[in-house]
Amino acid sequence: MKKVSISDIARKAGVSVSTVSFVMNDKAVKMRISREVIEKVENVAREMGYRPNQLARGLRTGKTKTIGLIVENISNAFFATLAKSIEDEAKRYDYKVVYCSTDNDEEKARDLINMLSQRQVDGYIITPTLNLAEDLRKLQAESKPVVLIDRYFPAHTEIPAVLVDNYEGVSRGMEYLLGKGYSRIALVTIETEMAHMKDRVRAYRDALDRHRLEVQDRFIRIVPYNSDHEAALQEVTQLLSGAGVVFDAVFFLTNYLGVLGIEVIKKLQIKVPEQLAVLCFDDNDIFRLYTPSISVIRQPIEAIGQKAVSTLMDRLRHVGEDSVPANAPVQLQADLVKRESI
Amino acid sequence: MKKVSISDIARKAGVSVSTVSFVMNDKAVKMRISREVIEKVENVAREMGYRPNQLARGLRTGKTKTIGLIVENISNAFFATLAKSIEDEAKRYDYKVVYCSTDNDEEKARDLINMLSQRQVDGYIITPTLNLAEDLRKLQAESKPVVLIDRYFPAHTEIPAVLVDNYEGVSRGMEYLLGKGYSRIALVTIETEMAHMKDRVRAYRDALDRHRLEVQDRFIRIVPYNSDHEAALQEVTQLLSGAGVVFDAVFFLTNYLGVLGIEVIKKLQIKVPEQLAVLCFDDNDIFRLYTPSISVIRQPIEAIGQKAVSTLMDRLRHVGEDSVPANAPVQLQADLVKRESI
DNA sequence: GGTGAGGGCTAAAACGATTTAGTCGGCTTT
DNA sequence: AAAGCCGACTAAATCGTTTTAGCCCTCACC
Repeated sequence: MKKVSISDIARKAGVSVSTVSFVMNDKAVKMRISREVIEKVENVAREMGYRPNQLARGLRTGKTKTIGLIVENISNAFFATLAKSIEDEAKRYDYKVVYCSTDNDEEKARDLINMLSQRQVDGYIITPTLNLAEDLRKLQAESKPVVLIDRYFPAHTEIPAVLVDNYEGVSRGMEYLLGKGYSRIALVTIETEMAHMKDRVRAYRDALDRHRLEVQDRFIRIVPYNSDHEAALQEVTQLLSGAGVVFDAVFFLTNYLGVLGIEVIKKLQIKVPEQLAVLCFDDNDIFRLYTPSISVIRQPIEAIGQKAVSTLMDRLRHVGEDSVPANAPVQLQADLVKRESI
Repeated sequence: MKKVSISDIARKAGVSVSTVSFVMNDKAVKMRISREVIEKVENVAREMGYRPNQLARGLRTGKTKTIGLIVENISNAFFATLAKSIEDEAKRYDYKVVYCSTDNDEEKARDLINMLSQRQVDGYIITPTLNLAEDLRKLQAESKPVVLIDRYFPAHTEIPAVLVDNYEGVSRGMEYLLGKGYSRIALVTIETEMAHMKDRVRAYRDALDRHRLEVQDRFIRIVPYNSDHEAALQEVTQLLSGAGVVFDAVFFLTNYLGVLGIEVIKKLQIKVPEQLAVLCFDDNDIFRLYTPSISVIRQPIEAIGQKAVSTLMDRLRHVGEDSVPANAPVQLQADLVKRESI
């Protein structure tokens, strides 16, 4: 049983391929095909189980109705949820999404863009790595719209971005901790030059400044980027051995670091929140279910996904019109979810 | 800046498109293209930043080097990990995977198969829904190989499947519980006719039989398939209110049910393992980090992914040769991971 | 000097659709 | 009755590749 093509239908229905094409694309009326022929063709197509070949269609029209989604790691809960929301939203526009993970590897990211470009996706939604801006500019120059998510390039406002308001989110968290009387607040972050993380750290420092508290380097732990699970655990363990004596609260700046933190807290048997108040940026099932449950700054993941898709669709609609307007990244507000850990 | 095609290169290098094609596909030597022409073409291609259009290539060759992966829900940790392992493994064969979630909706599954078929994927790896066998047979009849994962159709051995040995895994878990002296063991499962779950339940019953223990219906909770989070919580809550008095151990038959169980255990403040021993089929980060940590029967996810891909590649290699040999599903052994909950 | 055998390349068909520019016969219109 | 128009279709080009069949040249050989 072979695939049936438009010309198989044409032959069987005794009409030309053009006619079949018009009927299949609802252009029959515009092309003044008669009622009877339309029905004839539709019937034959149904009988034969015709399904248009999207490769051929894409080749001819130059549009594949597909968007490429590149995230850091699809098996991370945050990105998985984001991906799902993007997929669902895209479907509402009748677009399909194909996703890939960079594992935060610059070279891999470039390869993926390449691969997606070869497969002729119409546009991209990307969690960029540090030095990707130039490649993304090239994409845009080829009339392939790009929307960044989760991260952005402050120096490249011609690439639209949708993300949480990191500065505001961390500020809110800090005010909450400070308001509860904690003044010796440790910070666990990840080593990166990317702006979104810098914003989070800046918010931490500014909050302490506002309250006339000194920023102490020994309170800050920067986990190196490529450290494996063991090494990262080690880092956090070192910091947290000072819990309760050197500092009285800890703020984890990412989901992943928070989970790591829990693992260490469990191992060191630190009492939360008596010895140590805990707050984490970004939610996770574990935080909700852990005892004590962990308070978090929650990103509006669904909203980010939806806004990213609608922004991309917008660009897709105006593709070809040259002047791409520069605009500041869209920054959505985070929620503070209060639980038992503080 | 427009895309550059093979004929742009041909023009610039002063040769024919065929020649360029041969060079780009390493067929230059076989086609006796001279050293100089090869170099010339390669240089021009590099300079112009040529990337083959995979749509055109796929249209011509009938192969897209793409495999379609359909899982139940990509944002579930089990499937996310499985998907990642399949993607990584596929890359080793130089294949790309595009994934989709059925949300366990039969109709959606059919739509997805349709969509992937229109996009001309070369083969499929699928977590099937109950009545999908017929559709899958049709795919195979179109020479599109299919490999099932996680689930299988006992009545259709012509569709290869790769999954954990469910019966053996649950048996092992039951022997462990029984060996520790627990005899009143509750079971939480999900309502489904699918064979893999039936195998798990059968293993539970057989184990009790072997130990001359009566299977009691009030010990078994079947969560309806389409219940939302609240309703499911309700079900489990009802069962677990008997914990410690009516029964002394509980075996959750899926990842998702186990997480639900933890939520209820936390709410009801059940002491684990003093009041209730807990075991779950299938691991999850939460089980490792929860206090007390939860013992599990762990599926060899990586191995399942790898075996599924290699099985598919095998079929792909022999596509066209009619007689598809029937063979029993490949069933991989699960591990018992002992933690604090029993 | 005609024949055959490579060597080095190209022409053109094909994949399955979309889309532009007709064709053709009958009916109005003047 | 010639010209134009309209309704209902179709022919053929096109998208970017791959691949088969061949073309033309040079050289060896008898």
